[in-house]
Amino acid sequence: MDPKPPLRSLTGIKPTGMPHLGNYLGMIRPAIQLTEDCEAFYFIADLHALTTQHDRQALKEHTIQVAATWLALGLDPTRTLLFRQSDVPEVTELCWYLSCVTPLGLLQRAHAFKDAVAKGREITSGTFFYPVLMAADILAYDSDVVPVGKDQKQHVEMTRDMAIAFNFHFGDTLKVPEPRIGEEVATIPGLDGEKMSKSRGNAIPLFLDPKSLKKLVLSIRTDSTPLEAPKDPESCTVFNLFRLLASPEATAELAERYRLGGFGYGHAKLALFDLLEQHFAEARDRFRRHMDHPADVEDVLDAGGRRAREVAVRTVSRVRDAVGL
RNA sequence: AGGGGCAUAGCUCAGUUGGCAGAGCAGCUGAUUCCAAAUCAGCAGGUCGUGGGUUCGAGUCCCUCUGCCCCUGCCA
Repeated sequence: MDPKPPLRSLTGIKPTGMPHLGNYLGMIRPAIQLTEDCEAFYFIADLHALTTQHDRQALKEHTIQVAATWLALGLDPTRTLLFRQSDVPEVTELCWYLSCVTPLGLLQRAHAFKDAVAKGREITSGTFFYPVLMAADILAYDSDVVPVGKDQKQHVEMTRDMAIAFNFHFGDTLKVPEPRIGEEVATIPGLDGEKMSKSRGNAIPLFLDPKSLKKLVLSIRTDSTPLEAPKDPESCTVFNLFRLLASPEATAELAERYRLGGFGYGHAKLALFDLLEQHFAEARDRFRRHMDHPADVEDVLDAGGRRAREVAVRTVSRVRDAVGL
């Protein structure tokens, strides 16, 4: 056994409502996997959500839904901290200290900001400051690694810039984190074959009731190859979703049926539906139980928040001392 | 900084002299299909950017604020 303490990894999860299959395969499953050998801090980024979410009821509901989802999918809150970003006010304090060593130009170069400007979106100061708050999240917990998709890599690099700038001005105080870019997960196709995303409206939500789920799976777009004809599995969305969850054996078997012909897309869809049920039915029951007892979920978040805050308080007191407060 | 234009359904836009808020596309339901698509039938969809004012009555007229676009100026 390695005597070194486990690395601390940190991830923020935006509370955008019930997560979908693409979220699960792309982020949730690998993140839960990571808790096996890392000390994981996973927070629900409610402060970040506030840049776009101005519906208080929706924010509350989404927060509980996201927490319930992670718990249902196997996150163990006794060994992984699951908490609300907003339960650690030290983060916003640290955000200020960081902003005072962050050049304006650094924020102006942020991809997300430039993209919003280019698209003519209404943009608030909070959106502009997003990367500083994110840096504060990462640095407040002395995170070692930050598992992110490549779209988030720039934010982690900005965090490093801010930490290095702070350390230059005030002495070695903040731990400079490493981005850990997850190995390229194949893009998850949605109902229409395009990349699955909530905004495209082509997502398959996790924990949908069986009847709705079946209907949704049957609506996956397929070509008009007739029932009898052989079909190419590689170009079929149904097959590509199936293989992401199925064993290699089951995948090979399904591919074979495609190539033989006489096997329709409708049949393939039912196979995918069965696979989804097999995979998520139990988690769905757990999710439902959590949603029926939101107070218990709140307790988990509260407890996680207290433990996370202890860490952040120590960091911020170190930072206050460093800047001369 | 000054002048002008724009803001209406998820999207693109109509909306007459101030008089019951509309269309196309997207969406949803059904028929059809192994399933989907296409087609057909049906349904739903709105703080008319914000806040005030005039009026019996405001999407429409007046003022405020916010955001976007254009022109001019200023700074470099």
